[in-house]
Amino acid sequence: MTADDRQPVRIRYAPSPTGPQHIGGIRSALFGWLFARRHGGQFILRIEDTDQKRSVPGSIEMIQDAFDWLGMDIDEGPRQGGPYGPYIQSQRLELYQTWAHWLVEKGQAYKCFATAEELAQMREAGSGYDRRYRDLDPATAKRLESQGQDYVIRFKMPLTGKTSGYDMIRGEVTFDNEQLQDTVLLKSDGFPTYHLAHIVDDHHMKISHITRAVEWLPSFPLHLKIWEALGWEKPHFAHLPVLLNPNGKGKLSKRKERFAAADGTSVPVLVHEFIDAGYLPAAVLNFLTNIGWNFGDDREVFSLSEAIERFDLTDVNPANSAYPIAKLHWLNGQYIQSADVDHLAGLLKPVLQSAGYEVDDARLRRVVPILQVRLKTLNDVIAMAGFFFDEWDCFAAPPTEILFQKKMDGRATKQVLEASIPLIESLADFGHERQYAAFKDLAKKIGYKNGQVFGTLRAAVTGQRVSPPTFETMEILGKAESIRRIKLACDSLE
RNA sequence: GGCCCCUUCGUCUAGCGGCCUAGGAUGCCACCCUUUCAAGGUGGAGACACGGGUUCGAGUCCCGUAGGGGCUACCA
Repeated sequence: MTADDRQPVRIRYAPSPTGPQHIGGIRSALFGWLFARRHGGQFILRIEDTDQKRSVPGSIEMIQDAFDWLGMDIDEGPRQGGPYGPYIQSQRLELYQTWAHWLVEKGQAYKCFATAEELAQMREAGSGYDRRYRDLDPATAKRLESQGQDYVIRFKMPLTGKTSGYDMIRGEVTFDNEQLQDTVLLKSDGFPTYHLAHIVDDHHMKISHITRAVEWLPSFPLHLKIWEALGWEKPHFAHLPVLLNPNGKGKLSKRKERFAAADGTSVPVLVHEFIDAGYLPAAVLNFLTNIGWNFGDDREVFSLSEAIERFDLTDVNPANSAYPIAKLHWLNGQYIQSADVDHLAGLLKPVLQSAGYEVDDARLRRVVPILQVRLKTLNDVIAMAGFFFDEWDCFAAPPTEILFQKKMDGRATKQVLEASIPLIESLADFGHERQYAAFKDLAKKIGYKNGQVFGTLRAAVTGQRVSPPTFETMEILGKAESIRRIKLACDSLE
């Protein structure tokens, strides 16, 4: 099915403002967003804050910031405004109340005066709400109301028959009406429940396709009946599969923050955690798009705009997926590898700075190319190349366990280092290729393997066993600094 | 418990009755390249949950079983 029968395509992401933006919500939003963009439609952000108890101040900003970081532009919402606002449900209360009472007048819903105690008793009895106020005579209802008795408005669900609806991802889905309860539409505090609010809003905001997580599938028939009772034309529906924990057990959305997987890897779940971990937005988007949907042509790496050209909700895999976090690590490396040097330098700079380094732009620009192929996340730059940005004056000779290479002791190490100094001094051209050739000759001359000589130099000059290529590194450090460090190492061996 | 959804390599997936001796990716292993680590190259192990049908023919359609996920609130 295409959206051609419903123009324009209007999709909304409708989170509750309960805290930082979770990656699971982004995945659902992304599929809707891709669909909207594919069809030249609009993407709307609507805040569903009808549960006051759960609302967390600042959530809206966090949600918007997350979309900004990812580059998923929003056409209408609390920040951007739009012709169908306000886009925050708590500012639309009268609308829901009006329609709830309209349904009561039409006999499609009713006031229920059950107290919390009554409800608790019924719950203990095990069968849920028993519809005891469904057929209350109007006189009694009026009396209770005039006595100031609190009530909710419940939907009159058909007691028999079946309801089926079409889901774009799974096709026809059928339910027995008797399974459904007389769900609350309007709470006693005057706030609507999700069931009423989203329908009223989706209708008034002219939403063409309702895209939402699969946990809404059980209430799909209820919603269909409410749409019918309201007499409104129904949108299309797509119930999106959800992300499961990496081991495939349990919903990922239950994790409220970063956690350690069974193999010890750290698993981010909040958008700001992806930022903190040094992932690139393009990689995260590519990663998410590859779960439950695939680009085709056996391609795993593709841009957002390429995905937009091909995406269709009907192609989404209906099965939930374990969260393949290891793939993000790889994908992020791919994106870093192919990133533009200046762009990457711009991303690396704040990472270095927040780790306490003073960053010289020119030096960073020289370091990035030799780093690019070995970074998986932006944060890897600290361990791999932080030494470039340390105070050089503070550089100290590394301990012997780093300095000594295979089958080498202090004497051998010293021999190599001492031989290196005059060699470096003699090089008019200090480019890494020239160094490579010169040190290869040196190794041969003094009877050591290339790896031993090169490794010794690496350790002496970087203080690390793992680093960017030795000669490229020395080239950037410069002749004088390289020699100074080698001498330092040499002296430490006396 | 009841209802609904789902089920291809460890994981993400391709597959919409014959193109499948099941393809790609990741992860893992080996080898090559090699100044470490990567990257890159080559190769390897690795799956149609099970049982019945339907059909000339089933990973692909149907039923059942098992397993997984979800819903069952005056939460969304």
